[in-house]
Amino acid sequence: MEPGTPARLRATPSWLLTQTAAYASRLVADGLGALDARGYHYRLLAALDEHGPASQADLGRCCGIDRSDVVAVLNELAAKDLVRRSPDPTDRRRNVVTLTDAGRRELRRMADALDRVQETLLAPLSTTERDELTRLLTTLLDHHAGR
Amino acid sequence: MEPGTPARLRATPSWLLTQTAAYASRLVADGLGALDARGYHYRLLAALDEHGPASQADLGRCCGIDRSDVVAVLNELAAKDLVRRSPDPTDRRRNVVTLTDAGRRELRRMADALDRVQETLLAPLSTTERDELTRLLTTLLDHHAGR
DNA sequence: CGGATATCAGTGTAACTGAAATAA
DNA sequence: CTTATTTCAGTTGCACTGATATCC
Repeated sequence: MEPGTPARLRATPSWLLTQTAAYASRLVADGLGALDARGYHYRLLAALDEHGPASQADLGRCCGIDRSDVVAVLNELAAKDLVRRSPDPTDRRRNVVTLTDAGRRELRRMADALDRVQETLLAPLSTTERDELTRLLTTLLDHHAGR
Repeated sequence: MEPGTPARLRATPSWLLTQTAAYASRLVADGLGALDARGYHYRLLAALDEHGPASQADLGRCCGIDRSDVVAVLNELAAKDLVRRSPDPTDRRRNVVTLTDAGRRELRRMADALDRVQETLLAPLSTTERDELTRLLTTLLDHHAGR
């Protein structure tokens, strides 16, 4: 009468990954939603802060965001004056996207919110386990992204 | 000039989780897509095979699928005669969902496809590492689902 | 009545596809 | 001519919300 998740699902790594990722996404959405932002916004702001001004195509590639979605999210960020879009004088196809001071401040708020999310997400794991999980996932990601 | 993922993203577990889950989902979609199925179809068939006939509400609860999506996916499964829906004589609100022989055969094909997916997904990890990853993800999942 | 069931219609995020205009 | 960039329009899978009719 009581449900109980099928054992073959609980033993399937791809299922465990997508399920835990679903919880992680919900926590991230909650944390960033309070700042009226989503994961895409944080990724783009973080890339700009770390690499400096960049074209939209480069931003999309380094953040793993589709070129098409970069456009839409940048529209939203520019509407809030968190980034500025200006034509690249050396290549007139491109826009150079720059982080504003307001964008840097907002990025810091988002980073704080995400730190709290990581803590909630990883609560049941020890420090050693958190490091091990990070290592294993990084190995998987490098293998599949680098190929 | 070359992109490079921002370091703060690569060090964020929630990002690692959602990214690897995205690769896993793509592999699952490819594997099941060849059988004209999706993850939801496999979950429901697996639950029926393991627990026997069940109501739609119970199926949704044990598979982590919303009651609303259960309806749609069951429609598709029933159209292919992989499951049968019949009214529950003891509770006329409910449908009893039963796995057909064709459903059992299709489930086996899906399970084979998913075994190959796990192998592709976990290729860069040793057996010990795969077990450790499974253990850590299970801990996270139990914590957040069981709460 | 309150609570559960099945169903339908719609929303939202993340990821993706195809096509167009423009310029290197 | 081919390639790359930006942009627009649309799609898909998964997760979820709200409302309704029905029934316990």
